[in-house]
Amino acid sequence: MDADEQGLRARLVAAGVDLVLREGQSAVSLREIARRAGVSHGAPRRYFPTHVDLLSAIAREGFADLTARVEQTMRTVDADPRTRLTALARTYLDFAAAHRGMFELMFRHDLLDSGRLRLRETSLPLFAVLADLVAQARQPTDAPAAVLAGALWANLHGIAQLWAWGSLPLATGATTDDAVLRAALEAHLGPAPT
Amino acid sequence: MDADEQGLRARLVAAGVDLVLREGQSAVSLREIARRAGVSHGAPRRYFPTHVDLLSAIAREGFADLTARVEQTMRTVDADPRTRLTALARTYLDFAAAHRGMFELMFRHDLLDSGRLRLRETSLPLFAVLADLVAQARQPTDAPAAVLAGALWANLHGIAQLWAWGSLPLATGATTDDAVLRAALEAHLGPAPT
DNA sequence: CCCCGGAGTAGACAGTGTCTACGCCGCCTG
DNA sequence: CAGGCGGCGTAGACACTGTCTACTCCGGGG
Repeated sequence: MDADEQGLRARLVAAGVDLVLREGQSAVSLREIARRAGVSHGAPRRYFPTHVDLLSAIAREGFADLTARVEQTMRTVDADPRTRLTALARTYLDFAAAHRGMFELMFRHDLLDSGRLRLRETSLPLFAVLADLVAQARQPTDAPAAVLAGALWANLHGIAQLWAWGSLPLATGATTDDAVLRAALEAHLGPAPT
Repeated sequence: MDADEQGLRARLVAAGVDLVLREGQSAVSLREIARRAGVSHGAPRRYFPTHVDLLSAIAREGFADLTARVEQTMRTVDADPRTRLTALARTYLDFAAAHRGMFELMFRHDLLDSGRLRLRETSLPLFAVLADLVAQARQPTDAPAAVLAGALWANLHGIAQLWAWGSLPLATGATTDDAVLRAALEAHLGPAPT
């Protein structure tokens, strides 16, 4: 274990990430991560003056993870914009499904809007990748690229959210989010190329 | 005030709804609503054995409210399916924006999944209205009605979520969700009729 | 008449975030 | 080399929360 080698702050965040992934946001308390890191309950305060600061740091990690996965996908799938966009979408949905607790935390703005961390801006590079692909795949008759990209992102996000909540399966009777995703992509980008 | 006339349970829920609307989900504690109802801290337990039960009851109220608004809209706007669908979408987004705290609570499945209340099923009638309109407005070449409706709902929901979070304004540079909503509707339902 | 059960009270307990006062130890300065 | 000083972590306190349990009160049925 080189965990002992890292600074306390990193160990605390790591413990927090672990907890979020395993048991969800509500399990992450300052005192619990202190316990897991083997320090006193007051120690985290040096790095995270408030609970929100801790959660923000954890969410930051989540965004970094998601960003890395998307970049990995973009490196792997080297094809036409439409295909790349589909791969990006799958990566997004898979991340949401596989790391439900983290995904939820990442978009709990009521917990995270600690202005100094500018967490919102953290998701912008991600959006830029999507916007870029959309601009390439877009039909001339479509809405402006930024708007189209925003609508598509919202659709992705909604699918992830409602699917995780179990509402989409209930409503559509589907057992996979695949059909809904395909429908969304075709809606926003036109029929899939053969 | 006929609030005193109502049973304690109703008064507690009312206080909770008020709190959620005013200060958000995190402000709703069993002890606080007891205080507001002028009873001892243990009294709510008779009706809400657990915190989750209370939040579920409040969310139920939220779904009832949203459903009522949608029905009101459907009663008011008596036009072609596409127009009605647009009005429904606006009602959904306006509700989310105007009652942010409640909207958030309604979809915090981690807080609500008290199985006995079958809260998920509460949103099904709402979806049925949307699905019905989609079935009417759908083009023959589109995806199956249930899938199309699911995708459209997800898009609405995502717009509401990301807009409330401030991400969409940041990403698209827009000051209203209107452009994104229009883009989404056109994407899923084809170009708007003149 | 009595008692019994629902409804609300009151006290306790563990857990939490936050604040404060305090030790420790290494480094920089004189 | 001596001294102090500042970052880092400890420990105790406080107010607050959810939850549990023992109790009181009171009205209606045997």
